[in-house]
Amino acid sequence: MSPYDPSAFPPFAVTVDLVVLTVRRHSLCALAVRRGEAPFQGRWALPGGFVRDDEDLATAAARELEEETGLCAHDPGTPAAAPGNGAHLEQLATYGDPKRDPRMRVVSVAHLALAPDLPAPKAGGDAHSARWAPVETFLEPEDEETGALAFDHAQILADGVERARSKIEYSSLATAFCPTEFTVGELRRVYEAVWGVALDPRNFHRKVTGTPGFLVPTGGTTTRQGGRPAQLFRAGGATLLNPPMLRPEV
Amino acid sequence: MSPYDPSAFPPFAVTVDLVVLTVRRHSLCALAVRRGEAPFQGRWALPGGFVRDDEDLATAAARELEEETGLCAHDPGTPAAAPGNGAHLEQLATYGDPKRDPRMRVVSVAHLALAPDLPAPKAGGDAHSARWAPVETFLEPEDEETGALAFDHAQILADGVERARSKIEYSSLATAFCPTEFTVGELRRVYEAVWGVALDPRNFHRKVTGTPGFLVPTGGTTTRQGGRPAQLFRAGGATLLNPPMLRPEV
DNA sequence: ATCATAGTCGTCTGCCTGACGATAAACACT
DNA sequence: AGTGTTTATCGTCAGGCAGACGACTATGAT
Repeated sequence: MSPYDPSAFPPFAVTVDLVVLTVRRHSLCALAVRRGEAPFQGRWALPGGFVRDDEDLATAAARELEEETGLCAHDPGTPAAAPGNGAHLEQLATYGDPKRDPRMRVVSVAHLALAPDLPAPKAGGDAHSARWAPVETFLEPEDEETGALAFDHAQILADGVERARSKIEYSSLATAFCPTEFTVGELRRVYEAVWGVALDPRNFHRKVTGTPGFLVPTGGTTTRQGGRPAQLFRAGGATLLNPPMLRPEV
Repeated sequence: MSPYDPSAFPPFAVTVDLVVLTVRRHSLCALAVRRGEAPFQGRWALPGGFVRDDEDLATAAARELEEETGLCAHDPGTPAAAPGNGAHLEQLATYGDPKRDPRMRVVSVAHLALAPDLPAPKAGGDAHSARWAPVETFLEPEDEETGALAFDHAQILADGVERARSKIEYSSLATAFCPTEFTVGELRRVYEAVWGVALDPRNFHRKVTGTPGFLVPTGGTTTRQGGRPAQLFRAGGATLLNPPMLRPEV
């Protein structure tokens, strides 16, 4: 049936792993699930799973994301989709070191998901439990044995965090961390959490409100952050920021 | 031997495909090989092949690149490696639509290679022949039936070209298209070919010579372009350009 | 000698950013 | 009611960088 000689190429298992990021309490957090089986039993790992036979890679990633978090992924081809009800999802990179899984040859297509703050993590699939934790928890674990992520997931997470950090510079992706309606201050706190820096509120306000297509005022105001009521905005249609938002040195 | 139930996941074939770009005669060119077998027999396709059992993805890509072009890939971890004798190689994206290969389920990890102008294409492996052609030849084929690339390779090429176009904005990657020693004018013609625009020679000269670590003068001069002799440079250690080189609008 | 070609140095203007002062509008106290 | 705190928003100013473009230099070709 297949014109290929099955012995002409080695069979691989293909999985998708997810770097799911959100901003909670002023810090950039990643979703991790506890492994229920060997290897790395009991260790934290990125959510993920096998790609099914009839499934595209993006479809598999969206399915895993929905299973783990209940989030509906935005199709990148649907730019006008409102943030808040769903998450941004994009392919990150593919990891295929022959020894990355001790059991067999597994190639993992990692994806990056950015989501607004969610009420509570929800364990799903074969994971015993799931949690959000600041990315430093996994990238600089105090106890290497128990704190570090399984497999090469620390590297994948680091790559995902770096992608997110650089991509909010030149795109409007930071709005993916915000609910549908948000204030300039909330958006600024997203940048501050992702970059781990403090930004000048006045210059930030000037920059984001002065960039055409970035923010669309909804007319409403809110005072949920305390202080003077702030204007509410939705994400505008623009996806690329030109000139970019500058990340402070050091 | 494997703790996995082989029926628990579908087997995939994993390949690497290469987008190899160079600048020839003022235009951005890609390497294509003619397919010797069905499907798409006789059509042009990107070079590539199966990942071997004990091979990392980057290793497989470097091996295919060497087989097709004789180029030695720079390890990204070796920043000081001189351009000219080798090529820049990086992972691009992974393509896994269930129907992308009519024969079976194939997931392809595409890589992007940037090389200086090479003497002549060299057919290798199972390809009947190989050639360099301007990327527009494949992206906007006059005759869809014969000019278009096989499989989803037109999409992969488009993604690779877009990656190259955006990456030379904020990195010193354009030097990967140049021989070891080059002039400011030659580097400018690389930008002009990749972006398809004309740049002001005076402003370009000011920008690249004023960016610390971008260019290192070798002391020599050349007149191979005609006109007044130009200073020769090597690529400096800097990889990231800050502020970036600005791509003109429209 | 003159021209064409390419490289290199300057100047000027406008835009953007970083630093930071000032004002406005809410809430929490007393 | 007044005072302090917090957050939002508007303005000002100086420095840096990019685009536009003039001027000069050093080769080879005619």
